[in-house]
Amino acid sequence: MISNKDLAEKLNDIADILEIMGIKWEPRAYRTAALTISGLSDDISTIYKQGRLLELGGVGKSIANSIKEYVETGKIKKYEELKKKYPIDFENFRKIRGLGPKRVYALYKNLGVKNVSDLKKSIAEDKIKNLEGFGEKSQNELGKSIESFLSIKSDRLLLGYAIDYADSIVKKLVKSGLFERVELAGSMRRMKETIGDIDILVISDKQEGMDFFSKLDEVKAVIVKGPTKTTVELGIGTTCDIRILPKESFGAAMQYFTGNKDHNVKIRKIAISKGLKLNEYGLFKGKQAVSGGNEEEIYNKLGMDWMPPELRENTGEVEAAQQHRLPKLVEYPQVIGDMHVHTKDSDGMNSLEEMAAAAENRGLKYLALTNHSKSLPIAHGLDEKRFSELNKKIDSFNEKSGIKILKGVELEILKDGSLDLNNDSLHGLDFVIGAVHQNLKMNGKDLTDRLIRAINSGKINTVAHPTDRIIGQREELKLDFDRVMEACKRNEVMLEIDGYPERSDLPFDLVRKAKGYGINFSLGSDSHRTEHLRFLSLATAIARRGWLEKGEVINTLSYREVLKLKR
DNA sequence: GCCGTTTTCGGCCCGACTGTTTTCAGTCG
Repeated sequence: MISNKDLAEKLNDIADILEIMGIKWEPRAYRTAALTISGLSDDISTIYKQGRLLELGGVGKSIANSIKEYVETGKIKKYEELKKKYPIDFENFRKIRGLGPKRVYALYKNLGVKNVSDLKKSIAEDKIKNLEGFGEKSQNELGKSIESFLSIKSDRLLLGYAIDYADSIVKKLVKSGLFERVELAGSMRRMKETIGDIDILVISDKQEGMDFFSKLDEVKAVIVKGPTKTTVELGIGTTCDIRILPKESFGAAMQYFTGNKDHNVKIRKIAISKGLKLNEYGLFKGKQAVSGGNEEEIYNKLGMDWMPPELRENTGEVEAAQQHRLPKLVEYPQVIGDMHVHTKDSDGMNSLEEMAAAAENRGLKYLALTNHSKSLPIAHGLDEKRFSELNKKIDSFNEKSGIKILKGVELEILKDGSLDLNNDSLHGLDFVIGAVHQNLKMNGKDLTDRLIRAINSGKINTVAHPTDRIIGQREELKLDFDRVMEACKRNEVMLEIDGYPERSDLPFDLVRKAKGYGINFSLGSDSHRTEHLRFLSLATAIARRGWLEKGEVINTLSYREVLKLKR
C-alpha cells in the first residue's frame, strides 16, 4: 500500500540501518527527507506525477529516484537490500522511548532481538542488563517503555481536547506562586491541529517548582528529572516537558521551543551567517549575550520581523519576515460570528435559545444555525416544511434578542451533485453550507465533478469541511483541489474552515493554497452542543496558520454585512 | 545524501539528561 506515511517509514528505516553500519551523514539526509514527506498533505504519487519531487526539502537526485521507484513499484531496491541484511523492526522500535538505532543494533547483534516481542522476551529472561552499555536500570526502563508503547492508541492528541487540559495545568502552576512566569510553547503555541507533547516554559529560581509540578494530579509518571528540565507522562496519554529558565533567557527559550524544527534550524543558520549564535539561552556574539529576554528583539536583531507562532512552520514565513511582508493575520477577537452551529432540531443536543445564550456569553454577535437537511436522516435532517417552521421561530427570536441568528442549513450535496432542498426553501435561508456526507466511495474525479456541480449552482455560500477527513479515522477525499478552487473563485463560493477537532478541515496548507486563488472563508465550530462553541477559536487558528487576513474571513463582518451574502 | 548571501566542496543545530561510564555515548527534542 503506497502512502506518504509508509514511504517516510521506509526512508527512516534506511537512515537507521545506514547509521548502524557506521555511515556518517547519509542517515541525516534520509531523515530530513522522511520528515518532509510525513508532513505533506498532497499524495507523494501526485507530487511525483507533477514532477515536483526535487522541490521537496531534503530530496535530491538520489532520494527522488528512490521515491520514483516506490511510487511505480511499491518497493525501493536499496531498502529491500538493507532490510535483508538487517531484518529488524525499526519502525516500531523508533516508537519506544530510550531506544535508538545504536542500542537496537546492540540488542540484535548480541541477542538476536528483531522486534518488540523479542525484546519483551529478553527482558523477561533478564538478559539485557548484562550487555555492554546496558545495565539493571536500562533494562527496567525499556520494560516500562514497552508497556507505554503497547498502551498508546495513536501517536498524537487533538489540540482541541489537549489545550484545555494544558491550560488547567498552567493555571495550577501560576496559582502555586512558585513561578514568575508560565507559558505554553511547542506545537500547542503554534496551534497545530494535533500535538505530540506539551511544552511548558517557566521562570523560577526555586527548585520546589519542579517538585510541585511532578506531583500534580495529572501526572502519571516522572520520566526525566533534571535541574532545568522535567518530563512527565500525563493521564491523557501524552508527555509534558517543563523547563526552568532565567528571566534573561526567557525570550530566547520561547523562540527556541516554539518553531517547528525546520523553522528553528533556518533561524539558527541565519544567526550563524551574521556571526552570531542562537540557543535557548540567548543570542550571542562570542560569549557576549546580544539578546535573550525578549523574543521579538531576537527576531529583530536577526533582521526580521517578529512572527506569530502559528506561522512558524518554515513555509516562507522567514523570508516574508526578512522582507517585512508578513501578512496581518486575522485576530481571534475579530471573529465575532460562528457560521456553523447545530441544534436539537437536527442532531445537536441543545436548543436554539441555549446555543444563542452560550454564544452570547462567549462574546459572539451572531451565529448561523445550520442544521442538516432531509437526506441525512441519521442526523434528523430537516425537510422544507420543518425549515420553514424553524425559520419563523428564528425571526421571532431575533426580534427580541441581542445576539442574532442567521437562518442556515448544512445542505446535503447528493450523489449527482444536485441539492437536497427545493429552490423556494433555499430562498428563505440566509446562509447555505454545501456538504458531502454520504456516498464517499466515489473516485476522485466523480467526487470533484459532484462538488463542482453544487458550486456552480449559484445557491451555496460555502463548502463544509471540504476534505471530509476525520483525523485518525478517515483519510481526506481525493479531490482535485485546483479544479474545486477555480470553481469556487469563479462562482464566489467560499470554503469552510471547520474547527471541530477531529475535522480541522480545511487543513492549513490547503487554506494557504485557496488563499492563492483569492477565495474567502467561513469559519465554523460545527457545534453540536454549547460546550463545542469553543472550537470556533480552533478554526481561527487554522485560518491564521493558513496566513489569512481579516478581509478574507467573513466571520469578521457585522451581522448586517453577513446577511448581504444571501444568495 | 543534500545544499549553497559560508562553499559546486565541505560542511551538516545544539544542548540536556541518563546510565554506564572513569570521561562519554546514546537518545531526545
